[in-house]
Amino acid sequence: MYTEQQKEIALFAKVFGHPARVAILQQLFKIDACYCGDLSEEIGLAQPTISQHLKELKTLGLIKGTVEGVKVCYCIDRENWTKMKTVMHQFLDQDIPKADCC
Amino acid sequence: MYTEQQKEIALFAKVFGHPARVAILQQLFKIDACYCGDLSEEIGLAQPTISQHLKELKTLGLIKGTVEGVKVCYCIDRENWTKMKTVMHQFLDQDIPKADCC
DNA sequence: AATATTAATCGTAATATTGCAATTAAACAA
DNA sequence: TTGTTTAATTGCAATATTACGATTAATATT
Repeated sequence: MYTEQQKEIALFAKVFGHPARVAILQQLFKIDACYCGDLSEEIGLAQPTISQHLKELKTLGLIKGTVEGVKVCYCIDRENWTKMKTVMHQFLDQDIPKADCC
Repeated sequence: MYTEQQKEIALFAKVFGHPARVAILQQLFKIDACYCGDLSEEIGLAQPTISQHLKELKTLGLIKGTVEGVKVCYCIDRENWTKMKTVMHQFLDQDIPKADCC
């Protein structure tokens, strides 16, 4: 039905398609690492909700979490983030036709 | 709850979060202009479904449609596509911390 | 005017997403 | 061991998305 590339682009885009996940990622970029509870406070969503969003980001490989005692430290997965960027840039930076056709 | 920027990123990403819309956009890039019916055949979804996806893309301003007799010609809105890219690049190209923290 | 062609809209069923309270699990502290 | 803290999981209600048949609207053709 769709090419693998189209499905991959859609999957990455979908995970960015909710402001809570955008906010989580921006926070991880900003402070480098963060605990689930801190994100819950910072963003203003209940802990299970944040946990769910973190899971989706982790499933796609964009973040990783390490158990630190009773907490879990989350951070951007640099390697996979870079790979994702390649895919998204390829899509976003397609050659635009020189002139509007209509 | 969320910043305007976060909401804007999420809105753009959301519209890319379905392979049908990715396919539509790639087709518009490829052939420069396309009729709704042609997209329906090319992509393999019913005409009302394509029409609905086109509407979402149009609402965000990423494409525009011009009535040509009994058909409607769709194409990428170059100006808005460029603006969208600025927003998305700002998000995707954030400085990644030098080292993994966990 | 009657017919044909194309796209938009409506209505609706199926599915997916989101958010959270309640609970469970895991690690630490006393 | 017993409690404490933090995060994951479960269950569920509310909402949103997706797809399409049927219909409508608009333009063109005969």
